[in-house]
Amino acid sequence: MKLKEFASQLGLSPTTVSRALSGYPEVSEKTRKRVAEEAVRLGYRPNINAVRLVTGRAGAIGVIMGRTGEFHFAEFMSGMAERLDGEDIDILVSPTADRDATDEISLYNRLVTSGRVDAVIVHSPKPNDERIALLHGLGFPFLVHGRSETDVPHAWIDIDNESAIRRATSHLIDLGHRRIAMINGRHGRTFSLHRDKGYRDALQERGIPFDPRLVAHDHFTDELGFRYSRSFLEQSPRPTAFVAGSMMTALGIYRAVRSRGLVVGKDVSVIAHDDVFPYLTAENMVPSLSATRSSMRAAGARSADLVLQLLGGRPAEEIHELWTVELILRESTGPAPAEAQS
Amino acid sequence: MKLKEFASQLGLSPTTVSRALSGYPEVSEKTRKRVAEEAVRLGYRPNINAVRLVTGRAGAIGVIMGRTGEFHFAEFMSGMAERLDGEDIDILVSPTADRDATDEISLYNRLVTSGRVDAVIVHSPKPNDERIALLHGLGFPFLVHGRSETDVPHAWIDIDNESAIRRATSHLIDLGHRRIAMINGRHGRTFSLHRDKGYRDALQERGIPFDPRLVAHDHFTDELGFRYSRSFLEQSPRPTAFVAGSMMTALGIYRAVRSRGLVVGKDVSVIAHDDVFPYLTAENMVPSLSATRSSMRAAGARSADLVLQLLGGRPAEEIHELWTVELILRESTGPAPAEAQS
DNA sequence: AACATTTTTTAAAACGATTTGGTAGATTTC
DNA sequence: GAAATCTACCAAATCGTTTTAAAAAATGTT
Repeated sequence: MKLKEFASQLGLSPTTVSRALSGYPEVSEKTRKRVAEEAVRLGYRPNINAVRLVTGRAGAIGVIMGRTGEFHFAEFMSGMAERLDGEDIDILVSPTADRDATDEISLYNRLVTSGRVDAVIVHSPKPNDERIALLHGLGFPFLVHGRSETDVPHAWIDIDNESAIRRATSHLIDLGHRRIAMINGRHGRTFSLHRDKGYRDALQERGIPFDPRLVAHDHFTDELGFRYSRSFLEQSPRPTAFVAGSMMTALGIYRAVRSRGLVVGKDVSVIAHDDVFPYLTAENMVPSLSATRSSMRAAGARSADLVLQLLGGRPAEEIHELWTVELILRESTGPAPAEAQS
Repeated sequence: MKLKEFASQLGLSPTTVSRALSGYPEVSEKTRKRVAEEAVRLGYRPNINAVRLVTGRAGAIGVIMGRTGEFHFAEFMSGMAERLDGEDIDILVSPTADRDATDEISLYNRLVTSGRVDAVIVHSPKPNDERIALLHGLGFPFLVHGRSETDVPHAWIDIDNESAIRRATSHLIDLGHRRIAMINGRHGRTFSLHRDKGYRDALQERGIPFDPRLVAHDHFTDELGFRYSRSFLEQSPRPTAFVAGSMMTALGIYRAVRSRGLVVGKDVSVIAHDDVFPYLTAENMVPSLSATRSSMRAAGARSADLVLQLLGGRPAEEIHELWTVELILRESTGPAPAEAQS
């Protein structure tokens, strides 16, 4: 059913019907109500593409999904969806070639200039991120989930990774640990750098030398968690504690520790970062996992909210949000063992 | 840059330019080439919303995401993205109210009638799924990922859950197990029913009575896996084997078994269904997990492909694809223990 | 060289909404 | 009671493409 047809059935002009439905003031309450009721009854719904063309708004927020199928991603999106429910704005997920950086840039370019979306969310930025430069150059609204160090003013939301990891590491030092391994995220991403900094600062504060042989950077998978921790545990003296970037990594560490006949929480302490997944909870692991915690879903919801504000006209340089991360101590952390020779 | 402007810069009419770019035959090879080159050079790109309005195509496939943030989801979408890369079709993720079934139906209705997408993919259908009835009624293209028992002809892709679980259960029986517990998916979903059937048929084939106290239906989370298996293990005689619906469930079972001082693969055998996640692999669990395996990512890629075929005019009733599931035996399955009293 | 045919190009009509700039008629103001 | 203001509605322009129908140019045929 088209507007014209619908309007004539009501004995009104398309103008009035359009205004009635989009809540303009210049239409009497009586007609507005009638129009609304009839729209439901007759099932009239404006053609979204016509609306988009004429208003110039796309009614969608773009997200670019890497090929690696991050498990965080679904939670983040689910949070976005939660906030966007009822807003008549959807989430457009763009396949990424993911072959190289040039491709990714041209993908952003295409996505933005084609008018498919009103704003995009940039994930896991690097300190000097090309995507941010591009989007800023195009004058396109965007929100960065994470932080970068570029000069261009832009909206961002992030968690305080540095302080979270500093506190986690400090806590382990308080417990007497001196050889603390760190399995961090991918090289070059700002969040990894921030976590590195938190880790190193905590060590330095207490005069513990930094040992590069105790640090790894990679994707968050249980297998890599297992491999790195396994190889760290082969060192002598071996680490007595681990700081891990994700729950999956922690699963790998647990396995590695067990496979060496050691006990988590006694021989080896573990703190991991927990993005709060409904299907895998730190509390229920055995032993329960001490964690730095921040809800990915909440971040997604808030991100959607901030994008809405951005589109509503709030200046980007005003939108900076840094979330504090909880440190929750459970059974996987304990005093350093008296002696720790392998 | 608009078409009109771009065309006049080339000294051509909008018509010719449009045809040249969309590969119509009625334009000389020479002009076509020139147009293509200039388009790149001057950065002309058709306004997608105008194209959509006039062609009536949305250039997007819709997916409705439940609020529960299923971890399978990201993998499936990632697979879709892989296939859709380069097709200029994106994935539209719609937030779902998820409050009740009526809401979900009206959401599908809205999504479809608003012209935002060209087709939708329906996940985890029930035997008599309202969504299928609705979409069929609207004459809208859709692909069901999973199966239903409705009369309406429709396109679907599914894995052979029944046979997979029958084989898994049979194998456990071959190993001498008699009390085999089953932690299945949510009640009412066809895939759960199929798995139930496979399980029961395997038992019946070998004259083992079905015991409802050994079966659970719920979401796939490690916590629920733990709780159900824990309570099953408290029974006397206790089960000596588990068939589980997901990797997360299996993690929970492993924990429960360990927490009872039992050993997976020796005291208790476990087979789970593995959707193949890059971040959590059955092979790397300790002990490595025997699994029925089928790649969710591959399903996503193929689904996108089938939707493309559907949109290309292939009749829906012709698109039925049933994938065989591998059964991969690893260390988590072994002969039933001689005596198994708790 | 004239006509028929094919190839290339174009003007103008969609597509389905929003929005600008009005116009009647009712109400208020002086 | 005329002028000014307000209220409720509407006609027509607009958004940026694709596509239909037709004209112009090029080619082939006799």
